[in-house]
Amino acid sequence: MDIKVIFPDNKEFSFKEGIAAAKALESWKKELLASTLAVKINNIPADMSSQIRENSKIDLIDISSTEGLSILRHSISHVMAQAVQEVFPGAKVSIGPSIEDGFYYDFEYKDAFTTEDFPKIEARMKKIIAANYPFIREELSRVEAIKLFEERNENYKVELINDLPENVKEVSIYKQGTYIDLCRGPHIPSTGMIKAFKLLSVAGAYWRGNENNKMLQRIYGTGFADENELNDYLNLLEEAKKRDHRRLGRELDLFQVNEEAGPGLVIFHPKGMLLRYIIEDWEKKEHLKRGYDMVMGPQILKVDLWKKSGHFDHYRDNMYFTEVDEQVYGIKPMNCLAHMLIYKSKIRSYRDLPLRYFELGTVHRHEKTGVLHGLLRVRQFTQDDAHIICMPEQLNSEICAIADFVSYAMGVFGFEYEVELSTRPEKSIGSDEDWNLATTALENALKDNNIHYEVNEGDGAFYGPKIDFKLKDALKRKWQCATIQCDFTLPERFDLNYIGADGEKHRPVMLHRVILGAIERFMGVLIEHYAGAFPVWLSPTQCVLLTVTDKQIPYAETVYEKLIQSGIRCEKYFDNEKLGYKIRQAQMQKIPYMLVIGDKEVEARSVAPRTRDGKNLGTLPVDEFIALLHEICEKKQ
RNA sequence: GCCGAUGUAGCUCAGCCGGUAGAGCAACUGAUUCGUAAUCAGUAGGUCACCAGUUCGAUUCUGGUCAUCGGCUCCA
Repeated sequence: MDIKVIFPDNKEFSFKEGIAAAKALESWKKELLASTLAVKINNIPADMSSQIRENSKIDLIDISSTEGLSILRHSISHVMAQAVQEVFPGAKVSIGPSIEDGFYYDFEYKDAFTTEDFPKIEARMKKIIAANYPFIREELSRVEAIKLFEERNENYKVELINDLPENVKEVSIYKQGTYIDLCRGPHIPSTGMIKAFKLLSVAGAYWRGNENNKMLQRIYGTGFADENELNDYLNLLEEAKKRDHRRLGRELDLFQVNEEAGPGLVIFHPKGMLLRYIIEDWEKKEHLKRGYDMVMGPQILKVDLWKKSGHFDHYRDNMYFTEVDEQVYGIKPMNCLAHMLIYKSKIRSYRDLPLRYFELGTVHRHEKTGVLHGLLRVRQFTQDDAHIICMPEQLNSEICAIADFVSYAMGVFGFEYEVELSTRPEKSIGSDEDWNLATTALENALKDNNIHYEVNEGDGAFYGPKIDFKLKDALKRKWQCATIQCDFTLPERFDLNYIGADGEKHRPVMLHRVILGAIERFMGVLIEHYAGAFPVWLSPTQCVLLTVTDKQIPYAETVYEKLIQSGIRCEKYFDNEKLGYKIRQAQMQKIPYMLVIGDKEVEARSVAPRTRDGKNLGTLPVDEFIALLHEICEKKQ
């Protein structure tokens, strides 16, 4: 029987049923054969060798698409697995997908792999590529597949097959050379189509992501269309290292994390603290504009209160405790308790709600040693925390306002972010009605604000659903910053209530939210976002005065006074160095404006500003420069 | 917490098979008074992360601890 095949230009061909995609393509545009990695048959990705069994629309996948790149990388991971097994006999394979920017494969092997093994593995991979083995797909019944992988001693593959849903009767395997892998595919036609790859790092990874399972060895690598693109990517990684906030924190003298003081504890230097102050100052004003009340709770609270809130039962391992006058106190890991007590300090009417308590609250959490990371994961941090206590019917508008606040705040810094809505987990408390109400409220807020989001099924907190906003660092690692969480537990546990219009007591709902998240973490991603070159309004030093010679110092001092008095953050580079040297210093400190003062400027009672990107603004009277800077700051540039 | 790697001057890094350490930049001092990314010269700076062990002798070898880095798990 013949079938119809439609190609991307809508040209239609007739073929015998079962024709290979590659063969069909040959009839259409033979010259594309060499560059096509895979096809989509009726929108389903498939191998070039796959048979077309019905009337179909065919699309081509080549290296220029993310899909093509991902197929290529997945194929490279198979080649790597083959190479690893050949170089290290007895290594067992588990899973090896393509990921953003590359791929990995997890192995079990008696010895530890190190980066020193990479040249050996890479050399073997090159041989496999040179041999140009075709990737051959086969379909086996579950029983056959299990038998095959048992014979090959691949117990991880056997486990994967066993855990497939009942209704899956057949699995596919891919062979290249002597290597066989359980795999859904598709793959590129043959190993020879791999042009550029590199192994990058090795790390431990729990089998199936569960820390109770055995730890396997994961080798990360990447692959590209050609060597140039690979080199571009490797250069990008080098550039990313220069944006690392830990490096910039030292170079720009912002902060330190000192071994003597303790891991995960940040010490802010003057410039880092100034940056922090500017952010916090801005944020406080933004909160006041939005109807928040500023409050502040104590750093330690009696342990009984933590028992009442549930933290002692659910969060104890992450808490620090201390003893004062034979009383045990918990050092706060969250700010909510004091806010509960503020609410309870008097009888509340429905007319009082919503109440929005805002606190730049410093918390301590005992984070596991292996997770600490510069400013991004620390043990003491300050949240721009708020608890909003409202009536259930106010939930929607409150969440909307918060989502809007987050969008606004991220816009001010020019951040792009990813949003996740996390729904009810298996282990949770509360009624279905409450959960539905809260989840719908969160979802509506996202829709009303036109925020694109992914649903993270079952990943909510045990007490309520949440929206998480994630920012990326220089290496594209995601960090949770803003979050909005609904909480039915605390109002219950603290017996919060308000008097309704009906004169009866009612239970309010609580929202827990942060906008920037943790100030430390936010500053970390902020530093990497701007690569240390902060916009003028944030820059700890906005301008620097550079004298050409010692002669101009007296005049420069008067300029300095004037700038400082007008609220501009300014430094003096008056030391006995050449102008070029001072410019270089200011440039490396990423100071937005360098104000050159030579004889001409003294004469004209002016300054000669040079921007950090090398533009020369000519000669400006000091007042004009001050006005210019204030204008720029006003626009948050 | 787990896996792996790393830890030498403020920073970046040398230092072979065990004989107690160097470079560049930064710092300091002096000279130079200079117009848009590095002036010259000199000086100082290290319990080689820490603690044990082996050894006549350990920065080097062994073990442990701590910290950092890359991941995993967890999280703002």
